[in-house]
Amino acid sequence: MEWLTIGELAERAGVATSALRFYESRGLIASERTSGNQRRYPRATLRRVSLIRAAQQVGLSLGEVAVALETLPHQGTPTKRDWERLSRSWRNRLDGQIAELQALRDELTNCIGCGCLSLKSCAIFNPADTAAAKGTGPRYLLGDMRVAIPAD
Amino acid sequence: MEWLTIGELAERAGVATSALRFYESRGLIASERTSGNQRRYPRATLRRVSLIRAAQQVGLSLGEVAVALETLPHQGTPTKRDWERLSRSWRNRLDGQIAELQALRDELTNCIGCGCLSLKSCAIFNPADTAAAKGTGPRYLLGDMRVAIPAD
DNA sequence: CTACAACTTCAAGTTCACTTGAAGTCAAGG
DNA sequence: CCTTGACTTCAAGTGAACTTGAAGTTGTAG
Repeated sequence: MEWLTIGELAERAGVATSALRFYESRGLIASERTSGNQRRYPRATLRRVSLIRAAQQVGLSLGEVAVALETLPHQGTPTKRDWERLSRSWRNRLDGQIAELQALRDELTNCIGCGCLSLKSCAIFNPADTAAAKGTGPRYLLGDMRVAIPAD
Repeated sequence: MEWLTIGELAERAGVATSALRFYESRGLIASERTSGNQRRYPRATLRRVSLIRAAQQVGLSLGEVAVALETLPHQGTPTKRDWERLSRSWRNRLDGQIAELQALRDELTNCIGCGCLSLKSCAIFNPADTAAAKGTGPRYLLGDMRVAIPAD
């Protein structure tokens, strides 16, 4: 098997060496050591790092990525089932995100059309005081959040 | 004009009072003070806070929001032109984001179909070593980033 | 053998968007 | 008048995802 130094892996994966050490400290990747204590990564780690970056693009935190990757072998090639499972779940997540952004965009588009100047009857006006009834504290949590532009 | 206390504004806008003070420290919103030094916000601030939250949803940082909002009056109603300009630019931004996520999803979908087990000829395989030629440092910056799953 | 780039660890620093805590002041009902 | 909850400031803390720096070691080309 061919081994990569941390510098080579960083170069090929397009991340900083410090990021790779950080990932390793988080258990996302693993390495062997030379007699002089330097890291050597199997080539499979290159794919693993790419998966990590892809997952981040999809909106996963490193913690979530760690959980997802725990089911994959650190060495060697993941099975077709492994890969299908991951890519399907990430695609679903993407679908959800896209839908959310589209909803937000549609609201904005609507608002441009309705000339929301006074904001009395706009689609993004309504949710406002509905929200006020839900109790104390931040009730627009990320992902749950809906835009509300209240009346003046 | 009716004035809101920070607690009332927080409740109606769905954010914490600490967040409102933070926004004020950043110049995103402004307040008058009572004789006893307590903040009083004009109702227009409610809309302003909602705009801030909406912009965050669209992916703007508070700094960017500040720039965008500088063109709006702190008091009173923004003009139709103000609002159109903002909502159009935010909608464009959303369109871009949606397009990016869709591209990523399509790559994933493709990959599920092609059974990327060996990752020798996959669509998300190719970009990998192209990237390696681009020089040192993180070259996949956010927004610029493309997924790459290199060969094993 | 020597120079020098690349590596090592560990602690601390960075940015963003807030939140929390301490210590104290104000406003409103009874 | 008194209590209580809402408010004030300011400093420090949080967490995510890394980066930077210091001080020292290893690997390799010449």
